[in-house]
Amino acid sequence: MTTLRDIAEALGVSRTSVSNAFNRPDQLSPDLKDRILAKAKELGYLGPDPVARMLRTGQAGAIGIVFAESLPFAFSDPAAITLLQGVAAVCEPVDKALVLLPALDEEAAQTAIRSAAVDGFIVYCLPEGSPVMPALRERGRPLATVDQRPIPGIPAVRIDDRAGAETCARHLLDLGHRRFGIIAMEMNLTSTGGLVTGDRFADSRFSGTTERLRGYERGLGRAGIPLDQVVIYEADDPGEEAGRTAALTVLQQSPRPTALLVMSDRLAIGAMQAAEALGLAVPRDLSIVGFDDIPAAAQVTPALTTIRQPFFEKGRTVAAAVLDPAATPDVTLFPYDLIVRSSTGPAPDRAVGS
Amino acid sequence: MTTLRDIAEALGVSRTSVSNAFNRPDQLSPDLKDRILAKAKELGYLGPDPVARMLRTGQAGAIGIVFAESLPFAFSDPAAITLLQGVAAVCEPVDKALVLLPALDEEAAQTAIRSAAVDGFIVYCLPEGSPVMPALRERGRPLATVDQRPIPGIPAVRIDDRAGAETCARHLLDLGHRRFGIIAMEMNLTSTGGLVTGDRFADSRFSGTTERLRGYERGLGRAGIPLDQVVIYEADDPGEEAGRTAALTVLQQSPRPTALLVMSDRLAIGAMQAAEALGLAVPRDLSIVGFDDIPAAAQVTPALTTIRQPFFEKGRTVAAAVLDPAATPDVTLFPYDLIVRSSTGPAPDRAVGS
DNA sequence: CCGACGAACTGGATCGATCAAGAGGGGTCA
DNA sequence: TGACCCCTCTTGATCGATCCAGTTCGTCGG
Repeated sequence: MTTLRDIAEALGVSRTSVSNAFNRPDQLSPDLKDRILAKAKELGYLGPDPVARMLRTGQAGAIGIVFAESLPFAFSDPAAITLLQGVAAVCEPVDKALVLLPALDEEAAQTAIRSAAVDGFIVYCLPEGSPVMPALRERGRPLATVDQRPIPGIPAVRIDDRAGAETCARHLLDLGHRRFGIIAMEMNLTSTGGLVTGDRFADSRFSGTTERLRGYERGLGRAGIPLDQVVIYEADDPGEEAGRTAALTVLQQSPRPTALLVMSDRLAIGAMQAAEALGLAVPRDLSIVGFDDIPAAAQVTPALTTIRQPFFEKGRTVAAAVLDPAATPDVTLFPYDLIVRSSTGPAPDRAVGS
Repeated sequence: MTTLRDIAEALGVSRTSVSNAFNRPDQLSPDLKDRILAKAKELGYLGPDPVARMLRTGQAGAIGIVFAESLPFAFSDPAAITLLQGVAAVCEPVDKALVLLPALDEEAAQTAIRSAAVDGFIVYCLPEGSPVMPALRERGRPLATVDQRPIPGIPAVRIDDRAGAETCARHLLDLGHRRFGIIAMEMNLTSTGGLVTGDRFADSRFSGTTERLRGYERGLGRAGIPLDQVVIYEADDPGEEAGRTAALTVLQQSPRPTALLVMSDRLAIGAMQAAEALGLAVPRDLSIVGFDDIPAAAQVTPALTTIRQPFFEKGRTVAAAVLDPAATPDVTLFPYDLIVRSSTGPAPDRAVGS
């Protein structure tokens, strides 16, 4: 392989001059510059090696992103994609590449983190206590988290999930609902899903899951409904299919809930399919409220009532936090909004008899 | 910053031993290994520097991906996302990270390519003659292209777009349609969109656009319909909104087309919205056929008739091609399928009078 | 007791650039 | 003429590891 040195020797000039020909052409007489570039082409020189440059300059020109789940899985999550858009929107103008780190399992993720040539890491949705976190800190690079429990000293970006969830519950209560089902996101990486009781959530490692459940609990509590009177089903993955499965079970409990609090839109869309399969009309027989406001939420029929959160903005903010840690507050809390669409409506009359 | 050398000196051992303690612990007596690791922790050593390792070993542990358009834009493309899933599915098990290169414009892309620490590049949908391609070759790393005009010597992955498009045209002809509109994807990066004539496509730099148009042309040609009897509108970007705009114009031509050949599902979904806005029922008044079969195609109402192509598999294949260039054929052509759903139907009776 | 062998460890070279400090030569200004 | 400066280019050190080719020492078989 041809290097700077080869060109320098072939021409009888110094390596620095060759380096300058590529990086600071104005520092060189035009004549020498041209001779160097010509000789470089002649010798098949591929240009300054980026890795060698990184070593010397200490700049990688890239930001790493760590997901809790494997990459193909992460790509199936519309919320994550929108977040990535936001990240890219900030990184691209400053010429930083985005490195998506493989995370087949926690061990693979740690290896990847230790061997990633990046200037900082964005950490998305990692479960509490994940061994991936220490590996990240050990790298000693700027770090910022999104959508997970804030860690002291590390900038965090998120919304108030608890308050958002409470808003969902109150919306349904205001519509007269009293019999609820909850479809929860996973509580940890190895969840197998199924019916659960509220107190099992003490073990939940995913902050979003925990917080949203607490929010539902607080909301329903205001109407005197304790969580143990609510059917709770933990989905075994974040996809629509898991929501369908969950709802099929929840909706076959008796008495049947008249409203479903669903922790994500993807699960909620699955739940809507289940309702249809069971011959339940939404919102006449069943109200469903989601969370996130992914693009599909507005497109399904009926359109989904949900909590909107600004994923794109969140992406921009974490990216900025990693690029300039000094200028970043500890926790950035974004606003959320209840978007009332057509999947929620007044409780069916018979609900009164509950 | 602490380095191997600091630890070695603090302990009076060689750097190699310290390196081994981290990378080949079995080559060391357990006692020394423990002492080294303890001292490393004591001195706040962050672990072997990945960049230095890369320089020495020549392995970057990552694959770069280059898009024709800026990253936030690329992320909005469901086809690209599915492709990425396939790429990730191959890279993750072999512990390769995915580097998404910033491509705000062609110059930025070239800089990014020159400074990316990757073992190979995947190139997606680059227009013909793009200056980005030479920059890629100059890096001298394995390369593979997807969905663009194959370049001799570089593995290419794609489908037969022309034949797929021809299939679309024949499907509509079989249904009795004779008056057609075509909504085309962009022909080059700076397209401003608008009505065009078929011959302008000689300038098209995007292979998908060119090929699909040629396919429509061939298909319609079999029924004796030359392209200059067809309304052609070039969208100014790949999004749904552009499809809507395009269709609004196309559907207000007279005589109004009874069928729309649309080069992508995203544009087709936009076209369906336009049809609705104009009070046209699909497929009664207007048939629409898309291309790609993105997930949304099955979910819109009416569900979209389209050409399915295996994006995930394409992703797996390009990734494999970059990881092992030797074992890769020059061009891999994937099969496509016409998926007939509800957006196409028999031509309205009056069409006969055309 | 000798030679072979393996385990444990070392030192120097190397990966390919960039950087800081400085040298040489020509021009400008007093 | 000399002092000073700028432009162009060079030298040597450095970034932080890994690799190759040993060296040392202890053990084991013959």
